[in-house]
Amino acid sequence: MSTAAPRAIGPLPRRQMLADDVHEAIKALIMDNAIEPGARVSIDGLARQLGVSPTPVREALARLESAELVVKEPLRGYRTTPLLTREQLDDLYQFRLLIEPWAARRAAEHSDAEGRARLDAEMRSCATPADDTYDSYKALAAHDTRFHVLVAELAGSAQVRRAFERTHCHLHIFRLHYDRGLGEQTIAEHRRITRAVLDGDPGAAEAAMREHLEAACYERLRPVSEEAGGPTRG
Amino acid sequence: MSTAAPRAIGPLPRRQMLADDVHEAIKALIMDNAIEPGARVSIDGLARQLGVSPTPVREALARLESAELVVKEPLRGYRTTPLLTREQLDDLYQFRLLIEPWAARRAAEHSDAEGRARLDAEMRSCATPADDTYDSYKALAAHDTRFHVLVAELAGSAQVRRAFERTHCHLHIFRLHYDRGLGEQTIAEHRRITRAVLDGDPGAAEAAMREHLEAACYERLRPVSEEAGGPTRG
DNA sequence: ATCACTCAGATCGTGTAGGAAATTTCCTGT
DNA sequence: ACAGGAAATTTCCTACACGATCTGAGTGAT
Repeated sequence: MSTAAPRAIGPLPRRQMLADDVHEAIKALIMDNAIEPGARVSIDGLARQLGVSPTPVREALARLESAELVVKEPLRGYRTTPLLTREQLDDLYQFRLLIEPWAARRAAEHSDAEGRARLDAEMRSCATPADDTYDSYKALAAHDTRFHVLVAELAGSAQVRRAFERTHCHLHIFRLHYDRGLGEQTIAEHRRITRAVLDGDPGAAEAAMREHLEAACYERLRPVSEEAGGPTRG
Repeated sequence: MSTAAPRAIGPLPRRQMLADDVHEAIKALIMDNAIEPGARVSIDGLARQLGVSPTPVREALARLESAELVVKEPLRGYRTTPLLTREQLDDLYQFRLLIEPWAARRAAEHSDAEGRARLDAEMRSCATPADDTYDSYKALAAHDTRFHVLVAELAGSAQVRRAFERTHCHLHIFRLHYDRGLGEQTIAEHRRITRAVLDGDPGAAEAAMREHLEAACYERLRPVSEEAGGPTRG
């Protein structure tokens, strides 16, 4: 490999479209719960609010519809996706338990040095949130998203990565109840998964991920299910 | 090109919204390989062909972009998604092996009478294709899609069902090589899975699905690997 | 003579403005 | 209080203007 082959350097970020900015703006509105779940999203209203014409808003909403962040009712307009029911949240975590422990195992088995360095850097750069503010929780949610995406990437499966991203699970968790004061526990569990991946211990990585998801599931399903007093994990 | 008729591909049977019809029309064009993989898809061109203005075409393409049937290059237009590489096809089948055997097991365990009746009806209504024509293969692919979606539905997991649908695996398989003359084998394997589900035998259902996917994977990966005419590293 | 660069014209994507059709809301009459 | 209907709002599509990109020929340099 002496001569430098014309390898794809990578597409330089050429985003200068208004529709992209509108898309990001509306996505941010939904992610921040500035629009209530199930609320109507007016095309003209958004256009006026953002100071653009309806066309780019329409294009952005069409993309968000395929991403299942909004739903369209013909001739009636768009609505944000409603809150998840208890069954849907259960189904979501069942799906995560199906693909993510597998991804953690694969990450421990097959990830390269560069990927492990990125995972290590992510864990080093995230501080445990001290306070219980809105911004603090948002930072934790952002770290959580990056962490799980990173594990999927290290597993080397683009399909698993996309499947995880398309669940938008953090949006749904966030909307159901932002903040349960479990930031430290989450970080600790992430550290355990990271250690297993960096040590190249597939079994430990898979188990740690499964327990991480089960803990989050049981923690978060509790308020959705009734106040049925049951023994909660410590 | 002499016979390039830029006139209407077909009169759109108008539902409620024009954009929906345009969306279905473009989707059909891609699914039928009427547009080559990686080929440019002109907004104005499609609008002229379908006899509508560019706006609904743009909305349809925006939705297809989120579904990953087309990709957008800003200020340059849309292209259909390119052919899958060997690694991507491998990854796709790895993903299917992760979720579909699990779905088959769950279908055998938890499906109700109505769902099993639907599965039975699907298998009864599909005849083994006698000829090797294009239409015959399309009918087989349509049955295959319905069958796998049905198994995911019987498993009771909307997440798995959506994850499967969003892979568009039949489109990719179809584009890589439509028809390998394995219709009978496919149907036979579907019958075996169906029997296990109807009998309520989770282990047999899971195993049958896994073997079904592995058979398809090995059948279909072979021509791709041999295509380069030698061991290619890269 | 071959190659690289430049500069027109053509083509296409992007955004704006306006009008037709449908829905929702509110008001009126019984 | 309920049914019927009209105004207001909104969606949806068309038509047009602007800007960027692509294609090809022409010019100059090596």
